[in-house]
Amino acid sequence: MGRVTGDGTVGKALEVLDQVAAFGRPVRFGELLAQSDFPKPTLYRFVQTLTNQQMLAYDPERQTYTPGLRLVRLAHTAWDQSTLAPVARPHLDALSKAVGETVHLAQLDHAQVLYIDKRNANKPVQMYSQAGKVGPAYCTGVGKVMLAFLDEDAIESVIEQQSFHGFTEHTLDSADALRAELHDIRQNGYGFDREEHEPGIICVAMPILTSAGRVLGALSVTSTTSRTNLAGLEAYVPILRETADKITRDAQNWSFPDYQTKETTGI
Amino acid sequence: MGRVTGDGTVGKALEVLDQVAAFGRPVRFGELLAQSDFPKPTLYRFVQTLTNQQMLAYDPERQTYTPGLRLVRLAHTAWDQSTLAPVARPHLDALSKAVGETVHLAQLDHAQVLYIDKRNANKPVQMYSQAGKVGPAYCTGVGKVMLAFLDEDAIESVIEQQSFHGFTEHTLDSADALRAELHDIRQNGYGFDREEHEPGIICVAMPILTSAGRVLGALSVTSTTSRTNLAGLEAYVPILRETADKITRDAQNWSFPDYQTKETTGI
DNA sequence: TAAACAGGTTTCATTATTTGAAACTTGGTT
DNA sequence: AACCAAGTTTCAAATAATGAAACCTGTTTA
Repeated sequence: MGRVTGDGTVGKALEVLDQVAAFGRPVRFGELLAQSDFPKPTLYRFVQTLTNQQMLAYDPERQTYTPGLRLVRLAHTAWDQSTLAPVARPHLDALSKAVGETVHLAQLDHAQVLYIDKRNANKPVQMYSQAGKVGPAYCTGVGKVMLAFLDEDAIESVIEQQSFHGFTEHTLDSADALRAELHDIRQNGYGFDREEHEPGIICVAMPILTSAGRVLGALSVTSTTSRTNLAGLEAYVPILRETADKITRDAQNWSFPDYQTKETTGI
Repeated sequence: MGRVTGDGTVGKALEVLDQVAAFGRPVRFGELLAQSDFPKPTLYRFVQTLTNQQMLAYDPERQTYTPGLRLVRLAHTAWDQSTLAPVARPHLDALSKAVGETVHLAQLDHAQVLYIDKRNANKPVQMYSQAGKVGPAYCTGVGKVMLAFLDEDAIESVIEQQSFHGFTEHTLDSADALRAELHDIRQNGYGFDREEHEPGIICVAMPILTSAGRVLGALSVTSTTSRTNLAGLEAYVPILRETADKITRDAQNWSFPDYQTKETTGI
């Protein structure tokens, strides 16, 4: 049978893990089987193995599987070591305080936007539920500004992977429309979300680039059409740029930090 | 060579993943090799495969590996589906608002405490960096109250896995001391952390149990000896109990929620 | 009460993948 | 130029994964 994933057995097992996660709800073995390329016993063993390894959790009551707790543990380390979040945190705090609107930090993951951190000006933040979330690149502020500063080939490759689903009447609906928008963003150095993903929701977004111009991530300030407009958001461009610059600087300097596992203030 | 993990190739690969995560910093191939049971080419291929699969991230600059972004994506789903967090969230918010101190939600993972959610009364929360963190069970409030309500066999099994490292002069330093403490906690229905993990840090903790008495998780209110004392914290017991009860109730009712992937308020 | 059934689990000979000693690169030192 | 450490590739042997078929087990239907 054709190469399903590459990367042998491990790749196949992780494919199953993704499949479970993609359901977005507890899923039964049979449901997985129905949409799996693997024969029953093979899938069965993968699910068993993953459950053993706590990468999946099994609910015997309902006979369903969900992604497991081990992932939460591992992701903590991933978030802390493989993302901009730890470097950006203080700057994000400052930005949030200054603008008083919802603020996001995102990175590009494959052809999608991966939200890494968030500050919600008002309510006690409910962050974790947001960090880790993925969104479309072609119709979010952060997505577009990150795309805009990739190199030609990378842009085309990512564009090919976009679905151009029309979330709202303002959603860019073609590769060409997106290319034009990316061109504008490169000119300006920043971009907007003009209710492209959700009606009433608008944002300004600023890329975070290395000094060599490589894309590290993006920042955005989000608001609603009832509270402000694009011109109002544009006022945040200077502070966004400053914040992005600070993050860039810290990210470069952050070569190898001191390594003692200084258990700061104990969870 | 002895069975290293069980669970075949997948188990071995995940063992490597854990090893990288355990370093807590970017790690070189050679460093992994030095403490690995696997021969060089075997380890090499695992690391390659995991990197391919975005379970590890490779920094070509420094030639180091860290846990990968795919884990952050997967953990988002895990947190949302396999933990108490989504059910507990509103109650945690309310508790936090009422007590004005730092509040934690934790679950038991293996023999460790896994922190699932947190509310920090004062500053804009920096949560994700905490959720996913693991801590010792024998010297934290949440750890002890969860242990206390396991059944005999489970308790002994978990006790065996504790290290009894003396974090402070108050840390319980033996299985017997811990058994006695767990007995008291069962009597009272709740427990304290008496500066056992960190000097100056104290907390009250309340288990979250099913109506049948099975341990689901635990809540705690944390403060410092400079701001209050154990008697002061004890005043929070009623509201903690109420909150735990509400979470229990919601968790039971939360059988199968409605399934439409209602994208609430966009990220 | 039995027969059929759906969903899940196990068997076992076949097949494909993993394994690791050794050899080989590559980039940096002496 | 010779050496060395770290990382990478080769390839035959050893092992683990595979999946058709058979088998459970609890539930519904005749």
